[in-house]
Amino acid sequence: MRKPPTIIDVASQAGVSKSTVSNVLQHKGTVNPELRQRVLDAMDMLDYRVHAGARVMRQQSNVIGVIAGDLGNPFNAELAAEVEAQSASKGFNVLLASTGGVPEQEYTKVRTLLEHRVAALIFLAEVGKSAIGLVGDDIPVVFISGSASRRLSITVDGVAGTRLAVEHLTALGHRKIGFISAMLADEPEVENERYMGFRKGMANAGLEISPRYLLREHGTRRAQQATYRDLVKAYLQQEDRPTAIVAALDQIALEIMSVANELDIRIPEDLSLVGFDDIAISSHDLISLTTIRQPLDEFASVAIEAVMRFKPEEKWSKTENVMLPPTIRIRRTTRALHCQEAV
Amino acid sequence: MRKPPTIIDVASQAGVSKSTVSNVLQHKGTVNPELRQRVLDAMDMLDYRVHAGARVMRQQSNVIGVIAGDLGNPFNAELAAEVEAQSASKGFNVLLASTGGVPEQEYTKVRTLLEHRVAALIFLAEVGKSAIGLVGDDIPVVFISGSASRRLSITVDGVAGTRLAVEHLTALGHRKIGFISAMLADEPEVENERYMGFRKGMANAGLEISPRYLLREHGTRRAQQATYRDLVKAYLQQEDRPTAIVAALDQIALEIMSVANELDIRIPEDLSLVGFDDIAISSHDLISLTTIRQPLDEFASVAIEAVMRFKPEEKWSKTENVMLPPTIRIRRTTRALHCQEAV
DNA sequence: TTGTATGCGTTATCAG
DNA sequence: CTGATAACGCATACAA
Repeated sequence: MRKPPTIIDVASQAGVSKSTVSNVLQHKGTVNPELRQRVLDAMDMLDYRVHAGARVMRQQSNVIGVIAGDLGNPFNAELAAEVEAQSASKGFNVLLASTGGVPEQEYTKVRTLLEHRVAALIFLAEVGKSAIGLVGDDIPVVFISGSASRRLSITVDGVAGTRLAVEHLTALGHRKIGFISAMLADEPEVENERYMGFRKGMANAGLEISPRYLLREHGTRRAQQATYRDLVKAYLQQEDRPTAIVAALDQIALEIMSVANELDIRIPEDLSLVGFDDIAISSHDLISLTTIRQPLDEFASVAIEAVMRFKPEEKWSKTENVMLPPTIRIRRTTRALHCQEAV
Repeated sequence: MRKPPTIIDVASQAGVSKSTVSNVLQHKGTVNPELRQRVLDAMDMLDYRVHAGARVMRQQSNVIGVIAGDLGNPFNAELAAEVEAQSASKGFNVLLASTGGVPEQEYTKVRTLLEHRVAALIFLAEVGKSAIGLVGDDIPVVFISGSASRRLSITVDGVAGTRLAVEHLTALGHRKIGFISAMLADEPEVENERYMGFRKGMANAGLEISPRYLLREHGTRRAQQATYRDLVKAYLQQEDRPTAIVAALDQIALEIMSVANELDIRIPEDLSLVGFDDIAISSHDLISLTTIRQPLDEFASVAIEAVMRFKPEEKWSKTENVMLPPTIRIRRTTRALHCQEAV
């Protein structure tokens, strides 16, 4: 009695063979209703539970492996939550591995997930580049908000996003608009895309981009907090500073708000600010950041659907990119220019 | 060649029997080093990976099931991240299920985890009460920041926590101190504990508790956002309002800050505020909330250790409560009373 | 030290 | 429609 009951126990309890029990489990319609009920009752009596490990030896798993970076990062956590929820609603379970932001962990985490013979692998955000070599092309692999060649990537249209931001600002009368993307050095493609959108938006509005209004950080490794904050501070302290800033990330925008606060620069009275991501805290009253929303729910649903559509025969290793349109959330960090000056 | 290689493939590739391969896998020291190396090489060549599902049938799983509420809640996400990280460092993987805050989901989620024959179950925060009946006493079950009878619960000492908060405030000269705990109605024990600490702190300081300074919500279901906000607003608008408030939750403190902002009540100039939890955003410059920290890292390490210490023989179903001491994080939402008045 | 036989809980196949 | 039996990949006990 110590060990959990098996279908054999159920079978003998119900007075049928274990095959019949299995057929009931598989929802085969071929079972005599009366027997079926007897089996169901027996299961109930014995507190029977399927042994997922044994099942996976004969069938495909219903577990999806998800690899996330640091879950302390709200964007990652919210994305993971969304994926988990949608997987569950489709009958999948989620085996979640978090690298904690340590790239060296990726290799180990992917390997473990593979050992569990997960039905699919979903990489969240920046994770996955290094370890992708481990996984063959017999299970579907999806990148959400990140990309890899020969795989399906689901991303937001970053170009459209920052262009949206610029359009919003120009519509408010701003002409001196800056762009800050430091902190995104880890993901050069993302940074570049968002910068491109900024340029396009400015060009469309017939505005010039002043190099002094640009704060990008490329190439070298991520700057230390202190240094980074100093960069922002210097940026905000320059004379003739922009009247509005597009930040490439909500977290950057938060940092800018913090520095502005320290420098007694009021937002939005003295400076308008737009972020990118729409993490949960951005909508908090105390922050109320105007930002570009990433459609997390669509990310998740597209990913799950792709996973479900996967046919092992077709091997599927083409580079594919689903790009979803961003939307703008207008809140209280942006204000019309003449109102700014009037204040 | 379509299907992943097994130990048999490895064995024939290395020219040994599959037992030898198994022994290598089990790190048995009884294998000839030279053969061992051959086996290792063969595994490498074939890209061999252990089949976790097959292994579970003969050994205990190395997967820990974690059930969390809404991962959009930063406290839950941070806790989950911590548990994941520490599990990984001890060689466990985490199968994460999230109820999304929907109690009805608990039953399903627990069941699924049990089907996977997880080595242990860890419930995070408020989750688990309803579904605990499903799980027997053959695997260890731990509640982190929540509790259940006949189980191990790991919590912070809430009484000590709010008392710490009161002591901090009285040391700053505050005498009119309020307590707000609405929003915690879901977890009456937690609410009650924190209120008790508040009372003790006040009593120790020889201060009276004015009923007008209390905003608790018990019994009925959680109030709607609007109503709740209105309550806080009314509270803050009363004449002779407290000079300091202890909030039972960082999220409540954030709401209070938001309302105060709307009412032009400055924090900390006009009002000091202490939270509870120390969620990540609380340390952000723009918030900088003085708060009581919950030791998430210790929660996780105690939980994992308990899981590892578990011996199936002893069945272990005693009610046990590990209570960890809270610490106070003093930031910028609290200020000495005379400074307040001076401003 | 290595090889062989057997069991784990389930599903798939095929005979009745 | 049901039941007997053979996989599945791995671990273990025991024999060589």
